[in-house]
Amino acid sequence: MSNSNALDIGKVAKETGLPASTLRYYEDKGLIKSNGRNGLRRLFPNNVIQRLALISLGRMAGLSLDEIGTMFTAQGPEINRELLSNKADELDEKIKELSAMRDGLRHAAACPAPSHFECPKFLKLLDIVGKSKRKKRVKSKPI
Amino acid sequence: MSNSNALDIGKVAKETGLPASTLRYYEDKGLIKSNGRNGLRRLFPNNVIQRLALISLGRMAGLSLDEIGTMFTAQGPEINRELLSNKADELDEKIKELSAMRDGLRHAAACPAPSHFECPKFLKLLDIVGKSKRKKRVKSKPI
DNA sequence: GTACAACTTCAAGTCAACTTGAGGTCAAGT
DNA sequence: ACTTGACCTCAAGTTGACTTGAAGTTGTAC
Repeated sequence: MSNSNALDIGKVAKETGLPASTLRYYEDKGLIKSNGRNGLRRLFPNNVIQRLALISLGRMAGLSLDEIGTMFTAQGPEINRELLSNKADELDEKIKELSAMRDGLRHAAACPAPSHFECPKFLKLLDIVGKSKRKKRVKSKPI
Repeated sequence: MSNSNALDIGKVAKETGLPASTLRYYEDKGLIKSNGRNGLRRLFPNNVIQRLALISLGRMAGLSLDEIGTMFTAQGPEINRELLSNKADELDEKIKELSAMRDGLRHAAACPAPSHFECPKFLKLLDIVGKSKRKKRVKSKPI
């Protein structure tokens, strides 16, 4: 049997749910590293699974691949605690926004006013949206 | 003075914070309508401001411009209550995910373990991320 | 009456994170 | 030996929501 500490790309793909193309892309970007080759086939160390989970975590937290890359510096997959903390704060912000948004939608869906434009609550929500829009552009980021 | 029920694109831009290019783009897509022209300059009805706020609301709730477009059907800016309700549910989901994520990040940032890979809590978080990754691809959507 | 800032159109460019396609290699099972 | 399917590379395409640029027009303040 082959080295148990070496996964081919198909295994990794099955294990993580990520398509092989994505894994190659991540390797290109330097987010993961293969261990060597069997012929021309990549061999990944076992811990690539964990690392990919970490990448997923970062993506879900709204980090770009580049930001995630900076977390993986020279001495291995060491994590920048400040970056993490900042991201947690940002998430808190976003959660608050989304909660307000959800409440607004919920209300709008239930509101008996014939047109939402006759409903003061809805108008107030729109007003809030308008204001936050004016504060800063919302550059869409992945979730 | 010109008709008080007619804003030129610059006014709308200033009022909403959206660049003129975006407003033209939205008109192209049929999300807003101009009232007519003054020469070749668009004139927008006053209520375009409200409509743009509504569009912003939709965007923030994660709707695509096309989805928002379907909310504005024939008889005016009438709102699809079911769509709204569904989106509210989706937001609830997302809020839960983000909360878990935030807690994870917060913990990771504070955790005294030398490497996060030695911290059981962190490993469990990664595991959760891995599982949710396996459930469904995360196609990034705007926020 | 003229300068010019603000508008116009339309096509093309941008961004991130991938995906797809063409054309090729190769290990393993039958 | 040979088929086959999983792998390879590299360039180009995709998506959505805009932005930018070039080239032209015009309302308005002076």
